[in-house]
Amino acid sequence: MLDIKFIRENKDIIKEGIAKKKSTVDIDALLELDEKRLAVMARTETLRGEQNKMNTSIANEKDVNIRSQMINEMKLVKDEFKEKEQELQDILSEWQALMLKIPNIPTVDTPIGEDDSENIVIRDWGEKPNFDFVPKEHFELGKALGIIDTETAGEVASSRFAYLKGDLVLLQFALIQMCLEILINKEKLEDIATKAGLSISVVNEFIPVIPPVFVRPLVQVKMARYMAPEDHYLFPNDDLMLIGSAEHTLGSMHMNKIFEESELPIRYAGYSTAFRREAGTAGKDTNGILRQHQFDKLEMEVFSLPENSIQEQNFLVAIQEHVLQTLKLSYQVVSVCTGDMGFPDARQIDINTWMPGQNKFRETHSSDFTGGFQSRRLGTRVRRKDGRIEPVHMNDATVIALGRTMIAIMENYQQADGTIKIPEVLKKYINKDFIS
RNA sequence: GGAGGCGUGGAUGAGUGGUUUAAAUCAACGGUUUACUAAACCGUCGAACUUUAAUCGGUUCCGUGAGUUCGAAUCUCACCGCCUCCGCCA
Repeated sequence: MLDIKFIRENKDIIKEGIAKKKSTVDIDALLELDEKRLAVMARTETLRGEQNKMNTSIANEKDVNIRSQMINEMKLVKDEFKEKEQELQDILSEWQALMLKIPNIPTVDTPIGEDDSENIVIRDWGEKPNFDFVPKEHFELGKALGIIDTETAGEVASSRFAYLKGDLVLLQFALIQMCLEILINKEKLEDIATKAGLSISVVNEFIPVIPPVFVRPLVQVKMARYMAPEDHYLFPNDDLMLIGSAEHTLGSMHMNKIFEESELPIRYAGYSTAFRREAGTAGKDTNGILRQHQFDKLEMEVFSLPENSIQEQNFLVAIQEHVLQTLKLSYQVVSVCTGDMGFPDARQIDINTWMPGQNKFRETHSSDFTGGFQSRRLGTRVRRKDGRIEPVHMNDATVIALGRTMIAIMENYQQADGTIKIPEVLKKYINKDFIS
């Protein structure tokens, strides 16, 4: 949600931003409604004020006749008050519905474009491996090695589920452990920031969190992540839904909380399973584990001061790159264009990792800078040193999406005989050289 | 699942229909004193919306929502959360 005062004062910028995000909220209608809101609110408050004054007089009046006459008079005021209050409520619910529909406005450095074809690669890293054989896709490798079974999962659950087995499971836990060790290591983090040329003054390390995988729909609305019911697994009997990312229950951890300036930044590393219905992607990426209803992911969530938040996003991207570099996986960093970015995002950067089996870069990481957009809805604020209170800025970003990163490892590290070499850095967690 | 209890500002906690405009204490912040720290003393000290150049002011908020009333932190109902006991359980 944006600040209504900001919308009032920057009408044209907002309109432009909304158009770039391919949204169609009528800002003029909203502003007209807002004027009505203020007028009715003023009248309601005046009536309430009259009532409050009279209440004291009634309380102090000893004469029973005068007193009952006063009460009768106030009955009339009460009637008008109720009427105005109802009117205000109707306006407010319409007003709020409109406010929630306005997407976040892209930053000036966000490329303008219609869809993912206009995203811009801002840098790349690493060498694509050379094979003297035709590299296979992960699902072929996985099936042959007996470490991915989508057929049984299809029968037991449904499509887009899988049994991960054997060494692939060891690989997943190794990756989690490797990443957590980076995120809780202050020196390592400082090192990453320095190498990326970032002046992150105080590096608070990440606090590991295992968050709930269920969330109230109401909270999900505040996170600006509940756009359409068909996108989510809903449990109406319990008024709950499954999260699509640890972001949803990490970002909402501090609803209605005011931080002191000195407490920030606060950084979390949340590990959870993510659940996606994948409505509308029928027929897309149906093989293997690239696009699943259920996958595990380590996610970063950072609450920071507004003036540091862009830098903070750059830091998160630097961490993502560090993880991929450690695994020696080739990738490109992509600045996501206005038409392709998420609803609450002001700036989105994705990382696509090389998948030789598919002969393509595929998205493995995403980082969302949402500024004060989510925090304004959530009521997560900061009290500045001068006493001013404002929404904190929020960033969320993937550390590692296990499924997709394991695909990249399988395909990049595959051997002619169909076995998979274990990356050097993971050997201390998995006591072998090959998955075979 | 059964029984009971409780939700008041950053924390503790008073308040059971009208001088409550939410007491008091602690914490926090500013100052005086001090070589420094502490103590003591003085002062400030919730949030949202609105008005204003800014102050002043106005309205709302006592878990959330609805209701009763001229008037609700206080009464009624529903919901949410927490705690205790019993049952079940990784």
